[in-house]
Order: sequence, then structure tokens, then C-alpha cells
Amino acid sequence: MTKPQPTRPLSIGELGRRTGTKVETIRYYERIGLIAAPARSAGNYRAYGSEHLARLSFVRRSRDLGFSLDQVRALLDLADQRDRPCGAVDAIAKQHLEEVERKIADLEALRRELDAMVAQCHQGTVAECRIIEALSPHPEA
Amino acid sequence: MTKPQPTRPLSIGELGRRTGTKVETIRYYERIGLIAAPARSAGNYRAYGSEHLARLSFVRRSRDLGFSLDQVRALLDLADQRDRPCGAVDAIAKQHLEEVERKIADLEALRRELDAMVAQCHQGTVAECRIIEALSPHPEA
DNA sequence: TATGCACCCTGTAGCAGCTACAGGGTCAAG
DNA sequence: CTTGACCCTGTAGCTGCTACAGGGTGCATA
Repeated sequence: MTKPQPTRPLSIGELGRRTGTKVETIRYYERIGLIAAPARSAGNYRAYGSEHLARLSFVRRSRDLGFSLDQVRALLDLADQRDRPCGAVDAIAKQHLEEVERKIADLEALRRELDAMVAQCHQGTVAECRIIEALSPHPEA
Repeated sequence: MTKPQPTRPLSIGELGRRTGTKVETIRYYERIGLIAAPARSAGNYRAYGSEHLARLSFVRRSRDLGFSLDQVRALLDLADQRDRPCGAVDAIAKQHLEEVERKIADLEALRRELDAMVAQCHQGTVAECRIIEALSPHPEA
């Protein structure tokens, strides 16, 4: 049922198309050591196999979920230690979740302030503008 | 009641302390033309007046509210045109508000995904880890 | 066979918005 | 007269790409 024969090599463009990653980004990931350098063809073209496809897909998905490149690197490492407990994985994910929650809270505070500012603008002149006023310093000394 | 005599000049360090801005950041703002270059003392030290203090406070407050440097530049320009209608100010603020709302929505979608991922982790080995699994590609072909 | 075109290669510079040096000068206190 | 805190300029680094420039490769078509 499964097909054990190796997939034939993908060009960098193909790999990019299949993972939704720009070619330059793939080369960048290789340069910073996030994904392994693949074999080269006779003409010095990068030749990727299915393991690269899986790897890059993992990276893409992690990036889409907002993990930093360092976190992705750590997750990739952990994903390879299949017989170790997954507490470290959980820790990274939880830490990221907390960051995301912090950011949401910050942005919501921001939204409230901006909302209030915008609501007060009566479309007069700049001199009377509540937005400019809200941004201007009101020295308490 | 008001004190019309000019405040004596502030050093860049003082200005930084009063506005909560790092010295390097102030110099950076000057370099990119966001705030005007001040007069210099005999020893070539920057000497800031109250107008710089007000200006930088405005910048800080705008930055805290998440406006980009380009937006801050535009807001500063507009703040000077006191007799013009403030529609343009309103437009910048509204545009920013929309951006913030988009970001919140994006982050909330993210949080839901991360939440679901983290909730499924049963603290087994990496091989069984639902987080790793969620990140791994599941080829449909 | 030539040639055109899409693709690939390396290397470098740019984006935002700072931050952090290095390597010096200035100034007031003790 | 030295110490230490401050200031100066200039440049390089950070994240995570993106966009060239200036070439080489590979395949189809006239």
C-alpha cells in the first residue's frame, strides 16, 4: 500500500510552490541552518527530497502559528528525539501561547484608547482636534 | 501666572529621562528627521528647549499607541497646521485603529489554535506528542 | 543549431525601529 | 588633577525576510 520508492528530487522552486515559501526564504533558512542543505545536481541546483518537504512544511506551519525562528529550531530538534518526554515541547507552546495572550491584551488596551480618541474627533480644525490633543503632552508640573 | 521665561536647555540625557526615551533613540529620531536638530552648546552638546520636549513627548505617545514612524511624521506635520480641517488626522487614526483590530483578530485565531494544541498534549513521549503532530505535515496526496 | 525564456546560482543590501558598541571629547566634583 | 558621569560620531547588529545584480543552466521551439 505504501510506496517505499524515493520521490524524485524537487527543485527549490517546486519546494517553494508546495510549501508556500518563497525561494529566497528557503535559501535564507538554509543559510541560517534552520533546514539542512540538500544535495546538488550536476548543474549545481539544489535537489530536495521528501524529508526536506516535511521539514519545511513543519517550519511553515510553526511560523504561521507565530513561533520565532529560534522556537522553530528548538521544536525541530525536539521533534527528532521521538522517545523523549514531550514536556519541553509543551513548554515552548505554552510560552508562545502566553506571549500571544499578552499581545492580545496589549492590543485591546490600545484599541480602546484609539477608539476613544477617534470617537471624540468632531471634524473641526486641527487646532480643536481631540486626537492631536490626546497625543499632545499635558505637563503636570 | 504662566511663566513666559524660557526654560533652560536640557541635555539629551535629561530629555531622555523626561520622556522615557533612550538617548540613542533620540539621536536616531534626529538622524531620520523625525525631530529637529537642536542648538549645540560650546562643548558640542545638544541643547534642547521646551519645544523639543513637547515634540518628543508627542512622538513617544504616538509610538506607544502603535503608530508607525511614518504615521508619526504625518501627525506631527498635521499638528502644525492648526487652522486646517482635521480630517486627515482622523483618517490616520482610523486607519491605525483598523490595523489594530485586524491584528487582534489574527492573534485571536492564533490563540485558539495554540490553545487547542496545548490542551491535547498528554505529556507522553515526543513520538505521541499532539503538538508535534499538529505541526507536522499531513500530506493529502 | 541558435535562441529565447524560465529557472537556478551567489552575494550583498535593504526594510522597521531601534540598540549596542568602539573610540573618543567634556565637565563638574573632590 | 584625576575620576566618573555624561556627551559626541560612526558603524554594526537584531528579526525575518525580500529584492536586487550579475551571472549560469536546461529545455522547448523556430
